Amino acid sequence: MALRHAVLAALLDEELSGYQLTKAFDLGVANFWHARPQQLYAELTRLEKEGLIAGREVVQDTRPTKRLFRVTDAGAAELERFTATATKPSFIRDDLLVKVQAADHVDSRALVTRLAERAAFAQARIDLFGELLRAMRGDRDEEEFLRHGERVGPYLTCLRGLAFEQGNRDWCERAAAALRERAAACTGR
Amino acid sequence: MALRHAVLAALLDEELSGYQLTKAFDLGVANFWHARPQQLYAELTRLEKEGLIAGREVVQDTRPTKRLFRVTDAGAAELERFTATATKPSFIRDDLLVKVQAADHVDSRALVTRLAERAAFAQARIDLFGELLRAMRGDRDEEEFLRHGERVGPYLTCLRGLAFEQGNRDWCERAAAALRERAAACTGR
DNA sequence: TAGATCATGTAAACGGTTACATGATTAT
DNA sequence: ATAATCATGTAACCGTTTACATGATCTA
Repeated sequence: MALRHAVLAALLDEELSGYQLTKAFDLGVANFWHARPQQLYAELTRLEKEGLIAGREVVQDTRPTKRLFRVTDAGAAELERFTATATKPSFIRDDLLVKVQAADHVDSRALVTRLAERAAFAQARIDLFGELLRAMRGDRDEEEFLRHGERVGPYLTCLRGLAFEQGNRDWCERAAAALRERAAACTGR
Repeated sequence: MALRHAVLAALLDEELSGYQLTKAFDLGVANFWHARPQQLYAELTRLEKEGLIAGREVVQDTRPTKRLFRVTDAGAAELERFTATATKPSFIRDDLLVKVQAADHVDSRALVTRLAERAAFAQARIDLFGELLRAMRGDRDEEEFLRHGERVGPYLTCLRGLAFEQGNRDWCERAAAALRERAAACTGR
């Protein structure tokens, strides 16, 4: 039971439709969890059946009818209970690291390409998260916002997402530089 | 198909038994992947059946007989092929971040406790990874080792693991400080 | 008129976790 | 004696991904 709490947390601050949720879980919300649309629609159905969220139909004239979901009191209580329990550690599980682990036994050039691709991906997310943070804190500076803003939760998780991607980018660049230098020294491999 | 490559990468540098692998996937190797013993034994069986690894029995007088596995040429080729393919992005998926996302709606003191627990866990891993890195590079400094050492793959992945846990620790401390300050300001919540 | 976006799913396959099982040896 | 470590699994369950499906509206 894990995705359910992520969905509840995402719905705390605003009513969202399934479709809007899928967008959030692709971008900003993905700072703290990641899920496919199919998973989200299934989870929304389950959560509603269990009374942790409540949906209401919104008929639109130009767009298809959608259902907006909000967290019920029971849902809020479930999140509270979840927060009180011990937290599982989170481990990195990353194809790219597997490839780098094998660095001394595989083609360096291919590996450097993979590292460059990931660095670019990380940079794009760094830019995105930077913008999201700026939008959340408005004209206040960070200290000020964290002290007096309402809804600092999403801001804090976005900060972690930002630092994670900066870590990815920096490490990719360092690893690629090391591998390139070794390749140059050996003229090949 | 993901764990298989992690196992292959782990077996590249040394012959290991299933049991030794489970230890590695709990500690050092967990820098780049994480798996339970049951998963590893099952994967080893499959990999051997497919000819990507080869096992040999080692009879011990004091301990139960074990099987040591090494990567075959076919296994090395499979890793090479894997490295050449595009890499999936890796996303954070962390119960703790879900809890912090809900920070403005749940009990702050419970949350601060969770953050402190995670910070301590991260610090323990930082210490461990620091030692592993020192052991790998010996008396050389990092630049020197990355340039001329053999087997820099495991060193590079360990560097990523270290940075990841430093990021965890720093963020936990920052988030906890912010939440504590807000709690103090409101006297309650 | 073709492609992106809004809106929501089903079904099958795969990967990972939890619970359980066994039995010997070594250290406290 | 008891607990930890070495050594290896099976079975059931749960969570995630991939593939497929539908249909409207808006944008180039």
